[in-house]
Amino acid sequence: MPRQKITTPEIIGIAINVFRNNGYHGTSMAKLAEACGLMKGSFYNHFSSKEDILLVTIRSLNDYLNERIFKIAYDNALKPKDRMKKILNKLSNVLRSDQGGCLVGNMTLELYNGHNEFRQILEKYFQDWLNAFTTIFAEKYKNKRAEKLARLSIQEFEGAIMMGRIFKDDELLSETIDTITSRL
Amino acid sequence: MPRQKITTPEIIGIAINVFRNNGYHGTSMAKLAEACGLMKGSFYNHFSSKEDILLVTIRSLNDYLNERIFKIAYDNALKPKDRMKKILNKLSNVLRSDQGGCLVGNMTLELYNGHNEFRQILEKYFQDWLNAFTTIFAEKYKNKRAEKLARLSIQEFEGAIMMGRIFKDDELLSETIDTITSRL
DNA sequence: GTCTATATCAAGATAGAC
DNA sequence: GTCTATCTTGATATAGAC
Repeated sequence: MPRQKITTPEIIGIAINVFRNNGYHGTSMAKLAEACGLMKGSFYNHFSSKEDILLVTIRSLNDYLNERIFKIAYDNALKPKDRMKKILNKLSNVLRSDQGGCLVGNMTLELYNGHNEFRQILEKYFQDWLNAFTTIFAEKYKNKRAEKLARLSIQEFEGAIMMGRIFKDDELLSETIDTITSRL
Repeated sequence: MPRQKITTPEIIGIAINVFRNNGYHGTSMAKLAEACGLMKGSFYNHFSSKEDILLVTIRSLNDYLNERIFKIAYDNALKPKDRMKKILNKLSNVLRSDQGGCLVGNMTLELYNGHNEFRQILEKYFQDWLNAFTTIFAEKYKNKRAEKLARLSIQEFEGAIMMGRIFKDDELLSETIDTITSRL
């Protein structure tokens, strides 16, 4: 019996990048397998289907962001502005358009009419993000206003990734980070 | 010989909606054909390939926006704020997320690694949009600042469409229109 | 757990009748 | 210009050996 070449969590880490660079339909099992150094048949020992891979991958990304990044929004040891700055810088490392951008943003546009299970996890992702930003803005603004600024800031961030992709320019993201933090 | 069921421009009008609702890979020739009331084989009398359909469709949308909407940015008879308001309202009618959102935004994320001809027309689309907004903002702000605000406003608009799609809420777009016009 | 087949199906595209 | 029928390819997924 051959030894294990790659673990499931390692596959997930690679799959995130393949999916966000090529889209869901643009990613074939063969392409995924090649990126992992496996034959495509071997994949079904780790996942039940291609759809399953994407779901597990998005959930994993959602968990990562919550535990490593959005969590900072609730850290009272830091000033609101510093919390926001820290979050945005970490996000820009993870979601830079030269790395394929935001997997969830991409999937939102590609799989809008797709499976319900997708919508559910995509919506949760944005909701967690909104909650984090709203919490920070709420320290300086009234609730309604804080919610509005949180929404607007995420729109700007996702828009920056999209336009950065077109113009091959990640400077946009830096500009947007300044714009958002200047509100605090 | 059977009479013509549908003209090429009519097909393009339908294809815009099919593509932006289902994405490029999610749109099959069969789906396109059904939406047009044709058999999929009949399509090759109007276009040479599926890729060709998307290219023609995006070019057609680009022309439409330039002639009918972005043109308003250069109408000196109107005040800058009114020009912007008019453009944004027209754009929101055309790009509402409940209609599938912005075809070009969707394609940008799905076809990033794709054919070069795509990138070219997608980039032109955003450039025309940027030029229009920059022209308007330049009447109140210095050049650099006007460019920056134009970029930011488009980011916000595309982001609003994306989030509106997730939360099934086009109220976001109205809010964003207010945010953008308030800068003038 | 990974591999080499292979089954199955859907997609883009073409040919030729009308 | 549209149709029916068909070709060809590439994709997801499965079966069984190692």
